[in-house]
Amino acid sequence: MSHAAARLGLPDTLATVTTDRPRLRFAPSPTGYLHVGGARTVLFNWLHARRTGGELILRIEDTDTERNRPELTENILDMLQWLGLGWDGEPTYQSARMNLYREAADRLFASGRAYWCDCTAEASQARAKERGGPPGYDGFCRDRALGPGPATALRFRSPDDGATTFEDLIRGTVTVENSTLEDFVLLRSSGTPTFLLANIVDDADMAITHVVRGEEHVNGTPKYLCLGDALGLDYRPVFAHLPVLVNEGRQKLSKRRDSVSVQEFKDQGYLPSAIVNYLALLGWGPKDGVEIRPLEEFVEQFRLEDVTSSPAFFDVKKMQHVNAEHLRALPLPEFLDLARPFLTRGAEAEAALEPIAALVQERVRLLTEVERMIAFLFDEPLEIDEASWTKAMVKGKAAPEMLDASITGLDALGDWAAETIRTAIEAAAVSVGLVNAEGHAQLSKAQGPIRVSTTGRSVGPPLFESLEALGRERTLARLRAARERL
RNA sequence: GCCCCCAUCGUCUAGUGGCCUAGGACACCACCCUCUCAAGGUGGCGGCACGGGUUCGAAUCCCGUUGGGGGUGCCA
Repeated sequence: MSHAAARLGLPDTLATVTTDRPRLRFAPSPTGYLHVGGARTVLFNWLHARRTGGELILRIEDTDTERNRPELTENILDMLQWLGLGWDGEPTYQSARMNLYREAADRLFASGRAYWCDCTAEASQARAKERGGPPGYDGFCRDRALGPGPATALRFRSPDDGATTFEDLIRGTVTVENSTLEDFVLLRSSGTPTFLLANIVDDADMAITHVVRGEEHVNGTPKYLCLGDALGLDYRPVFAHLPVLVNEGRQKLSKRRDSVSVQEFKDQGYLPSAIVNYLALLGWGPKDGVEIRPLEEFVEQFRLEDVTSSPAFFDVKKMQHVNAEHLRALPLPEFLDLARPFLTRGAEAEAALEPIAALVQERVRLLTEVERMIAFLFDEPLEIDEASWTKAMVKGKAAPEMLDASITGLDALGDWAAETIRTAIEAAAVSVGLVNAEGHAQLSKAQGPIRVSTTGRSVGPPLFESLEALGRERTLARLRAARERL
């Protein structure tokens, strides 16, 4: 199996059967942690590559040496791996290919398609404001015949007439008048290339067949294409511009405002499979309507051309639901393994979790919720939730009697097991008159005071199993302590 | 301002001219189940932005309006 095939986990036959298989790329820039928007972009690239037997290349766009934070590249790579969205071959770093972009820039200058400009951003903004026209660069230096220098940037001489059209798998045909394209910067005064230049040079050089990226790039596409033409590149990839992900204010998700880094969700106890599952549902949906499913099935069903074209709200509530579903579907040992890193008390918490793990598993939405659910089993003074206490002890019926009767009954128990505990508590309930019409114990009422006394809360895993795990000594001690407090 | 894109329940979506008195999921509400909470079950709430066309017939096609978003950086 080829190295590339191994990274994507593709069978060799699939990886080599066609000579002209699709080549896609994910091109993050290390200016921030990997966030859910980026993760969704990789996912759609990845799904299309996997389904079509294509390749997915990872390209780190680190040409802006000023803003670049190399340590973030590690996070991006880690998170991609953690999500299970691998790439083919070694990642490419644009910082290692600067010569390629400079050569392209030189060619553009030599052919008259680019010119040097010494306007500062402030100056061109001031001019725009003064003339009251549209913001943006006005072509001030177009014919000044400036040469390179410490404060000059190379700009592209955008075509003045004609129109640029491209086909988008998601949006159909998009046409833009070339006259609306401003003369954008190719080379910064520092000599480093900008996004558009590096982008087209690399996509063509790497023979990328499908450019799948966020909607925010739609407007840049005509510039990218004009640049390619000016470079004499006979290159036209297929485009697919994914709808942006938005927050509750319907604004594009931003790392600043919204806390949406993949790392953060990982730390909160989301499963990678759940994140990926949820993300696949944003801007796209399986034809059969089955939303909760493994990645492999998304590979089979996913079609780029079926992606929606309107922005999608990133709904944490729904992602939590998806996570809960994935958590419950886990084999118990696996659930324990995954929960372990979230247990801040180490061995003690592990020991506490073990006997009631299955009961906890079906009750948590996030792995971070596990510890709180078993906190009553820790060897330390019980923290009692006041609202729960009031509800069960003050407003609840016959709390003192119920506690007394349970203490007596449980103290006399031979076998300390969930079933015998249940029997004892039922008997206690009957003895204090907490019975239904048939004369059976009314456990829904009777369990309240006991639950709050022993676990500190009114909600939690089933009581009898919890008490079995708590043990006779601690159960009785807590029951007595609660009785005294009444 | 200019350019581009978008428009089905609160949210994510199904729907590609008749199968739609618009289907599913999340959220919410009620009931059932039940030792609490979850889970599960049943039901409910709730939508084709508006106006014109085209057509025997439009959520679906066309035009316009309105609304929203994205871009307009020596960020990507």
